[in-house]
Amino acid sequence: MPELPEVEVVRRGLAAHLPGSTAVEIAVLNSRSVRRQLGGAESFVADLRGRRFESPRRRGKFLWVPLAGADAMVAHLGMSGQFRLAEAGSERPKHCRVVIGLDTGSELRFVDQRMFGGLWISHGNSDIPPELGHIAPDVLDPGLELAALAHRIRTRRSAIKRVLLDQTVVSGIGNIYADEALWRAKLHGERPADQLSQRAVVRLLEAVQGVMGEALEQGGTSFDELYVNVNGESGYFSRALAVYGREGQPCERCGTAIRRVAFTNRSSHFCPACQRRR
DNA sequence: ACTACGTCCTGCTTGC
DNA sequence: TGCAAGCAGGACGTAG
Repeated sequence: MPELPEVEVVRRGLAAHLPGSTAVEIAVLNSRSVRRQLGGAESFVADLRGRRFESPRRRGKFLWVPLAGADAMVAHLGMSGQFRLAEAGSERPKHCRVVIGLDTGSELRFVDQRMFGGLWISHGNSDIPPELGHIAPDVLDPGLELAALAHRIRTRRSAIKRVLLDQTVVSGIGNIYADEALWRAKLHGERPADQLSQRAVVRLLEAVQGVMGEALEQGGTSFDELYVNVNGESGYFSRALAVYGREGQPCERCGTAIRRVAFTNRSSHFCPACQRRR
């Protein structure tokens, strides 16, 4: 669910409250949520207990909180994951999977209905957790070279939308923002990446940056209570979506009905007039 | 190396 | 009303 803007909203929420606090008591309520931890739930608890959190960081849709000294708690929200900060002892939300009691009297809760997300402790002192080495820089990374990335994208023979979703090429983009950016750039997602001009791909990447930047200002996209900030609040960007979830409604540019078609076990939304396959 | 597909989960909505 | 199928924002392993 959460794509880059939503994960960044969560990161900022954690950044405001978490740094400096220490994990004192950890409860793994469902071990599947720590399945990427070698050694399982016991090892997760042992690795985290007594450790102090520093400032949370992010690459694409992955989030990690460095621990004082070394190591980091890495998180991916999957389709339905949330972090919630609340007073210890207050009622826990449904689907609460991991609880991290802090020395401040608050609890950090990892909540995840569908359990595609998860947490683990990454060891070492590198700039980025080694498990995330294959994740490409994301579109809001200040060091991103748009032209070079566009060239790389244009070496792929897959459909451009598939390439946008490939986190080893560029990270942070998911199904919603891929559809929105393709609409802004007036490109059909099925067009092969290697048949697009450099200019078109650069424009597309700028559209991704634009739509994600705007989403971030609105606090991210939420359709329901499945995606919320650490304080439980929803974002407002869903109101600004041009194609995603708007099947049958008129395109804002030309009035043609937005179409939805199957795409790799999910859906693509586009304007059949503005976004031609050619 | 690139590419495409199936799988891991739960719960809500839709249609018969 | 009941029930099954379909759908949901993602990543990874595997096979070709």
